[in-house]
Amino acid sequence: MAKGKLSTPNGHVNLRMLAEHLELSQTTVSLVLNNSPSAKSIPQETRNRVLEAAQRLNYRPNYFARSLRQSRSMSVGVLAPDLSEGYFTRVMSGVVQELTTAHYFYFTACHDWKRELIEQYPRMLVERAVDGFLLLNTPADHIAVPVPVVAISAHSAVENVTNIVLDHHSAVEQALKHLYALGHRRIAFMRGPRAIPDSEFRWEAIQKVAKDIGLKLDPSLVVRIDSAGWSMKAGYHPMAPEIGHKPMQALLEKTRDFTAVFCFNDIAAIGAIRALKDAGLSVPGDVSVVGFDDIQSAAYSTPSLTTVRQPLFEMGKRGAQVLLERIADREAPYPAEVVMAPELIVRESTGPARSLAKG
Amino acid sequence: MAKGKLSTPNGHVNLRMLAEHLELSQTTVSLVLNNSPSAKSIPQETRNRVLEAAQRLNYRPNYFARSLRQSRSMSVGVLAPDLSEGYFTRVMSGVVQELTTAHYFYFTACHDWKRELIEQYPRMLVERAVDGFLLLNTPADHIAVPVPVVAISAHSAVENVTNIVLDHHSAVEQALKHLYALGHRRIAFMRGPRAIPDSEFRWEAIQKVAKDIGLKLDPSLVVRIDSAGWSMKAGYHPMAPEIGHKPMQALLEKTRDFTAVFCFNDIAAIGAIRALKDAGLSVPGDVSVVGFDDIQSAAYSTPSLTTVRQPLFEMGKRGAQVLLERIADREAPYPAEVVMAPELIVRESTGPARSLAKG
DNA sequence: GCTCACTGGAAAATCGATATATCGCAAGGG
DNA sequence: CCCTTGCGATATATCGATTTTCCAGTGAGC
Repeated sequence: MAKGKLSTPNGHVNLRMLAEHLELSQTTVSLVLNNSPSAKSIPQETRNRVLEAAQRLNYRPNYFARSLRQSRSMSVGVLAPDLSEGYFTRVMSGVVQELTTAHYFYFTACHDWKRELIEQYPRMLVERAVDGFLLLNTPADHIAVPVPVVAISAHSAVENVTNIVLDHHSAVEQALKHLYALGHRRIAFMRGPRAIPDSEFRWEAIQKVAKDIGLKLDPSLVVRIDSAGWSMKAGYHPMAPEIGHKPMQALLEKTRDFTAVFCFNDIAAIGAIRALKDAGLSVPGDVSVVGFDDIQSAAYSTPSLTTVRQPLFEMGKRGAQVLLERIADREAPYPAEVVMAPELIVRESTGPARSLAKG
Repeated sequence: MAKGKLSTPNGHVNLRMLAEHLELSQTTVSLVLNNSPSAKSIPQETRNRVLEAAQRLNYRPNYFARSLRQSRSMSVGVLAPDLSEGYFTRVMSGVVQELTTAHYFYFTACHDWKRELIEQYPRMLVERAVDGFLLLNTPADHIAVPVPVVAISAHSAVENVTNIVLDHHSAVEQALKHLYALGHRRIAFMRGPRAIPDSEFRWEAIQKVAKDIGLKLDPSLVVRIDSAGWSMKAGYHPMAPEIGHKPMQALLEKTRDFTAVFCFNDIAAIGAIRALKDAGLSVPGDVSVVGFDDIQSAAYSTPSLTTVRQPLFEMGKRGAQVLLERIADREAPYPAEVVMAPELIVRESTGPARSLAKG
């Protein structure tokens, strides 16, 4: 029997103690436990002794010591605007699935659209030695970090960043063709807040698709969600549908000369429906409404919402996959963009266009 | 000028390089940078030189080296069933506020009510050397870890665990007195799933309060939310309100001899309202409905929901506070329980009791 | 007889910071 | 004259793993 005690004051067994107990060197024990290639020459019997003792003494390698040596933390930073259920939660369930199988954990940081936080958090997480970053719905432009970055729904053509994006053209095409086929010609649009990367991108797709299918865009039928309203955390704020209610109200004060509205997201769409009802209009009788995202409430609001489903789970999963690959081989080439396919979910909020009095 | 280069292959400046550049020892530099008490004797001029150089060379202490030495990670593990917006998000916004000011980050782990994950995650996070645990809505019974634990809404009388709980007696009292005052005498109850710690505790409070105010509990008016339904992630699953819909449907098949129902949470209440409507009953005309939590949708469903608001933000904040205190001084005494006050939010889903035909 | 490769393993360097013990010198107290 | 205290630091040990270098013995090939 060897000399040392079998546990530290903390009750932990470390490599030195394990080695002393086995009367082997730390090197040997380490090589065996890591099943290192340079341990070919160690006979099976010794290996078994080591493995058995490690098991029996419940040896756990010290995370810091190991990470210090290997300079990697087995964790990534996730940067998101908030912890909303509509977006964050669903993307993350895909992300977590990938991370977990790779024995990775993640730090979450919510920047709440505050400039200084968007720049500060990455720095803080780099100091914590995260191996990479996952950006959710967050512009990657001013994020300079020495580790791989994957941005989901960011559209930032930035060096070092892989973008996982929705095929907005296809998304918009499905939605507009659906409305067009129902006879809608005068369609209102509720654009997203400026802060959100998707907003501009989606709008460009709308313009392009409209031209392609021969739909005229009337500027007077375009309203925009207020960034201010958005930034008060759509998530927990009880006024959330407000973000769609107000713009729709504003539009209705100017004109009722439209038969459908395409909203930036489902929350806004639910707010818009409320505003339409308040104004005495029926959905979809008078106005059809199309949302975006397919959040949980989309199926359960009244009327249930026709919406473009983003494959958020898959986007998260794919994003994490790419990130892990990039971490594993920092030199290998990697995609700058991965495009995912959306799907139109038709429910009750869209129907045939009513005939419209001119004006 | 000293000899060494000014940055590692990684582009990082470390303590040795900083010391060489300053022609001082690593010890001195470290003492100054940490403003350590045992550095009293270092003159201001030297301090300034060190501070200035650290700033200029953008020195960042290596997280692993520091943590290895101090054996603390400046991060905590958060264990929750899911990332639901109703509960998780709101508690976390309080938690994050506290953690951030203390320069702490957190790992999230969702166990999805799976036994093995509830036991596995704590182990994995202990290996990552988290300094403490925050349990959200998760039983603390089988969690044996060598670090402080704070459980929010767990009611586990377990050594080493501080419980942050709602004052269920007060919550139930407010809800039942409200219904009682409106004339309700035959009140149905929808109990929570067995897995959730709050369920049993709340039910006990209901029994006690009912006796106190002279309300008879009729066992035939008590239904229970199915654990199975719950476990399929109330959060992202589009069938969420189903969890309240089914039990209510079952109840209605047996009897309509009640004028109010008190649901375990708002999601269930929304489902219950849907079931009541489906059965041709009006809310609150025929049946009043009270929820629990005050989630976002509570204010926006139709009719808007009368519900008991849990101060989730404050519970998270307080929980994190206690955890950080316990981490800072592992020996100091700490509370085993902190009780928070609920508030009844009266909205449209409750009204005067209808008179009831016997039977 | 000499190099070569392989076996089975150990010693020592390394990662980068923090903690502890120490040092030479001068002034002050008893 | 001896002992302590303060000053302005420094050398060295330590945290616990991984990684590189080295080594003695042995059998094979030239």
